Amino acid sequence: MVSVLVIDDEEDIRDILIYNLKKEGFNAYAAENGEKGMELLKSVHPDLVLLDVMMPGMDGIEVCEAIRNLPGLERTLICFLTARSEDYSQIAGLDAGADDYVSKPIKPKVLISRIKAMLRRKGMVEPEEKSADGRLVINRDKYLVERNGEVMHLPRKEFELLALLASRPGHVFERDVILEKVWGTDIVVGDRTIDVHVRKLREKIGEGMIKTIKGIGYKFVEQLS
Amino acid sequence: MVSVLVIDDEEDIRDILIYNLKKEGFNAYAAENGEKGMELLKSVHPDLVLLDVMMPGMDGIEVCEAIRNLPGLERTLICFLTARSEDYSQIAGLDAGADDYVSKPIKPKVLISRIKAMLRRKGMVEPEEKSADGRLVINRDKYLVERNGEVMHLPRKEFELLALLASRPGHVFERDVILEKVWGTDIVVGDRTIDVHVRKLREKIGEGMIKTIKGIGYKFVEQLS
DNA sequence: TTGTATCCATGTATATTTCATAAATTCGCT
DNA sequence: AGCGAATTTATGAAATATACATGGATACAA
Repeated sequence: MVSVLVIDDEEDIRDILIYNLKKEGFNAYAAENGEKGMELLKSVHPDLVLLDVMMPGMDGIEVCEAIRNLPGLERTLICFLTARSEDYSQIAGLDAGADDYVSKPIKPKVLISRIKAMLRRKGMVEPEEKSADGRLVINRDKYLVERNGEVMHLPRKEFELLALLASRPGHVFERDVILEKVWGTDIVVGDRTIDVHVRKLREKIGEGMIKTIKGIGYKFVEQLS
Repeated sequence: MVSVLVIDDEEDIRDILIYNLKKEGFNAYAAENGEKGMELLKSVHPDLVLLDVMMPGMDGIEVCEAIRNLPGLERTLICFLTARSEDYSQIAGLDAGADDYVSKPIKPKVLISRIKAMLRRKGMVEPEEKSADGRLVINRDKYLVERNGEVMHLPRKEFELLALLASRPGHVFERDVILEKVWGTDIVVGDRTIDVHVRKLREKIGEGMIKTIKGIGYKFVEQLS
C-alpha cells in the first residue's frame, strides 16, 4: 500500500490531511516538525512526503534536501505545502528537488488528485490502461516490472538499477554514481559487477532499453516520439 | 530544442508567455483556440502544451483528451492554465491526463520553474551547461552534443575538450591549459594528441567551429548574433 | 535445491595516443 | 618586400591502451 508522511506544524492541517488520506486508502503518518519527520522517514520509508515549507526549526526546504541525501530515499516523492504568496519558496522548493507543490488553503479533493497524478507519473499505482508500445512500468511497491502487460519479477539489485536508470530516461548515469545509488558508499564491489547486472537486465527487459556510454556509464533510452 | 505550444484565447496571455518562453530558450508557438491548437499540434509535435481550460469552442479538457488520443503524442506534456477558482477544472484536468496545472494570474518565473520541473521529470532537459549559442548545444547530462536538432555522441576526451572550448566562446585556451583541464596534471601525453582530438572534433561538429591560434592554442568561435 | 550476487578470464570493439610526413605559418635575413 | 629556414599544426595510418560484453565459476542464503 502506498504510504504518505505529513510534516506540518499545524495540528489542524495534519488531522485533516491524515483523515482524507486514510479515507482514500493510503497509509498515513504525521510529524509536527522537520526533526521528527526525519526520524519517521528513516523508519517508515514513505512513498510520498507532504512537506510544509514554513516551520519552526528545520524548514521544508532543508528537510527536502536532507531527504534527497538520505540513501534509499532519493526517489521518495516530495510535495510542498506552501502559503499562497510564497513564490520564492515555490521556486526554491522545486529546485531543491521537490516533485510538486500545493498552495494553501488546501482543498482535500485537489490535493488527492495531485497526489494520484504524482504517483501515476512514478508508476506507483496501476494505470487503468497501458499502451502496448513496449514501455516499462516500474512498480516500486511490489518490485515488479511490467512490459506490454507481462509482469516480471526482478531481484533487488537489478530492480534498483533499473529503477534508477529509468527514473531519468536519457540521462547518463556515471558508473560511480550508479555504485553510490544502488550499492551505497560503504560497499565495495568490483567494476565488472555493474556490467553483469546490466547484462541480466538486458536479457530480461530487452536489448534496446539500456545503452552503454563508453567511458562514462549507462543510460535508459529516451522515448522516440 | 524543447518546443512549447500555448493555446489560449487571450492575446495578452499568449504574447507574454511566448515572450518569456523564447527568452528562456524554448521554441514557442501559439494558437488562439482549441481547433487551431490541434492543427498546430499535428505539425509541430511540441514537447509541452500550455492549455487554457476556459476557451470558446473546444475547451482545454477536450483538447487534452484529444491530444492523449493522437498517435505519437501520448507522451506530450500538458499543463493547464486555470483561473483561480476553477477547482473542478483542476481535478478534471488532471484526470484527463494533464501533467500539471498553473493558476492564473500567471507569474512567469513560477511558470518557467514549473515547466522545467516537468521537463526534468521526463528527462527532457537539463538546465546545466549549454553554450547559449544557437548552433551547438552541449548537454553534459546526457553526454550529447546537438547541432541543428541532430544529436551526436562524442567519446569522453573529445566531449571534455569541446565542453571546455565551448564554455567560453572566443576565449583562446592555451595548449597547456587544455592539457591540464582535459587530461589532468599527472597525465603526460605528447603535444600532437591535442591536434588529433581537435581534428576529430572538427570532423564531427563541422570545420568552422574550432579555430587554431598558432603558437598559442585553440578557441571556439564566437557567435555573430 | 534454487535464486541472487559477485568475481574472474577472455574476447572484442573502440578510444586514445603515437608517429611519420605534409602543409601552413612565422621568423630572420637581406 | 621577398625568400628560405625554422617552427608549429594538420593529416593519415598504425600502434597501444582501455572499457565493456560475455561465459562461466564461486559464495551464500532462502
